[in-house]
Amino acid sequence: MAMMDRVVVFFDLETTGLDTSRCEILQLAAISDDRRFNVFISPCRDIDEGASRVNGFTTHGHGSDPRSLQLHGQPVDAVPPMRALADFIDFLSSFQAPLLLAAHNARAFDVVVLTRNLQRCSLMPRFLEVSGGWFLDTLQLSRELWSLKSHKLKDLVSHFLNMPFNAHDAQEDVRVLQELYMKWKPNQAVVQSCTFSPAGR
DNA sequence: TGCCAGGCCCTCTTTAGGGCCTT
Repeated sequence: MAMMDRVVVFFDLETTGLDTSRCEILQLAAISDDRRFNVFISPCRDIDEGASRVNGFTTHGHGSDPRSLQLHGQPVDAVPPMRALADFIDFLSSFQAPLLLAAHNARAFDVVVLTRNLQRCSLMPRFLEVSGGWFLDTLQLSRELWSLKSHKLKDLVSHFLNMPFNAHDAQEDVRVLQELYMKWKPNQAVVQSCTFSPAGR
């Protein structure tokens, strides 16, 4: 599987918390070159206090009804998970090329949450058909490439890039992740070693 | 009721524990 021939799509999730077996997606952003995707999602559960603190999302509503979503106190246009994930799949299908989906800590967090939420919406088959289901973990990649004390996205940005950065805004996170990748110029072997497929799980 | 993550990596390791990283 030649990963270097693939179009790399960087993506990031903001969620209701860190528990990958329960959390819901609040924001899904992606970027590949100049092509961008972003969507906000109405969750059906409360946002953990710690998550609200770092990502700025709050909800209004209760019970099992979808909540209205606010970002830093301002209402955002949020859609149901099914609609958001279907739109993401449409975005991916527009590339009409083999893809490699990259995220920071993808293996332990983003891919686990994304695939669980896709499965819940019965969208996993279509997602795999469109995306190919290959993922790159940029946290693992950073650890393979560089000997650094911290491989947090925020610290990588301040170490490698001289650009302003709003951590925990998914659109900002994917933008800097792409910038880091372009700066690093990783070779095929190391990219391959940090690539995985959760299909069949 | 009360609880509340978990995969990966490192090492004072493998009969384990702790820190990193994601929200």
